[in-house]
Amino acid sequence: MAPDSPAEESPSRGKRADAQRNRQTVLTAAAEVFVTSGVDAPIRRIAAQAGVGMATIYRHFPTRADLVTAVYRHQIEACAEAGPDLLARAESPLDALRRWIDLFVDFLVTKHGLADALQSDDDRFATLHAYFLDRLLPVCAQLLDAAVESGEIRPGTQPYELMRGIGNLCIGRDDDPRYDPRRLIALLLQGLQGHQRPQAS
Amino acid sequence: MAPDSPAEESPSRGKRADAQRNRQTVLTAAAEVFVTSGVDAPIRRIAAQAGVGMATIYRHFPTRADLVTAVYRHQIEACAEAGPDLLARAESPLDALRRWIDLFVDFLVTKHGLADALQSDDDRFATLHAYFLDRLLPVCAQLLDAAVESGEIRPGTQPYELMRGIGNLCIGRDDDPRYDPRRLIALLLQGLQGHQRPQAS
DNA sequence: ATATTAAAGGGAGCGATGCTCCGTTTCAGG
DNA sequence: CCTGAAACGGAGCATCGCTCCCTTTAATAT
Repeated sequence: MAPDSPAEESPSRGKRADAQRNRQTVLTAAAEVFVTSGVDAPIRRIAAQAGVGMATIYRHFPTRADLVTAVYRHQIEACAEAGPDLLARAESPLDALRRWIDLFVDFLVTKHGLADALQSDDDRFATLHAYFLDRLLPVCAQLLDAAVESGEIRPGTQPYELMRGIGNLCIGRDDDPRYDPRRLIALLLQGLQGHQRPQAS
Repeated sequence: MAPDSPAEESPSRGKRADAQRNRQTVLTAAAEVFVTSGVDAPIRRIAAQAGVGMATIYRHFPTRADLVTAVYRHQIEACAEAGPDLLARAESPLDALRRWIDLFVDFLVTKHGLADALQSDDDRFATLHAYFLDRLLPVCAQLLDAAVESGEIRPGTQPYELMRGIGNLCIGRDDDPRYDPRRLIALLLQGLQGHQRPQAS
């Protein structure tokens, strides 16, 4: 694979040196602030943390979604790539789907407010929603189809609906011991299995 | 039952006439604005719509949650009271639970951003969350227990977790034909039934 | 009816935040 | 070293939440 991806792998390619440096600085600063204050943190704070002006951030990342996307790009990518991997290695397609959802949920719940932002009707997050969908929906669809094909779950569930449902279930304060999204997601998967028994194909 | 409830049925009892009038004015104005702009609508806008100053709203409803609660009080109450009713009239406890959840979901999805606000980590909505829980959690628990008791669903699911899950699934834009929270909730209920067969009676 | 007074009202004002505009600084190539 | 363009920084404007304080008004006493 060539080192220079075609699309938007590294938008700082060919730019001035200080621009590239600042881009990185902002990215790490944002990552730090996101951990403590969530992805809703004021741009001012991130700018201060990075020691740059606000305009610099807006220049590199026109919308908040762009910044969030850039910060978590690697993890999202990893999640996307894990799909086919799991499908190949897991005991069954349903098992693969389960594991993949686990990965996805782990990713979401460890980022304060990320799940909230994903389903927010705030226009600033529209492209974030779109990016997640573009990248992860095909993976989910593949796993879902495989599990349907193997007869482990009932057909008829749309990947978009499943993903958004999972995302929605991860919304909210994560410090409440009374609520664990994983339990409900397990219930959802149980429901997906319907009343089918281990049918011989 | 006496017409004057003890607690907070009508906080304007005994107040000055103009105060009671304004309270009503604000309430209807808020209801209108909520429909068009969601429960996150700027207080300024509601004040303008009502033709009063902002302080008037804040005096009657110290927090946003108080205003939202007051606007939807009747409907929440109706939902709460429908629980025992359904349990008495439905074919089975599970059927009652299903119908009650339908009511709850109908209520949530028709109020723009209400579900969002309920699970928001915004402090302004903390008491809203609390109010819903106080009023509806016991009802949900009763229905859930009855359905467990009748053997229609598996035990072990906590009412809080179920209610919050349902609320979460109702979050987000409601104009997307690809996403219908009801389908996922049906799946969730299917999962609650575990591996028991549909109904042999 | 008028005066009194406490409750209620109204909106300017403060702080926070999103986002932009424009003068200034800095890099990179000649 | 010089110069132009790219990048930078923060002041500035708009919006919103919430409060403070002065004005208005309703209920009551005289």
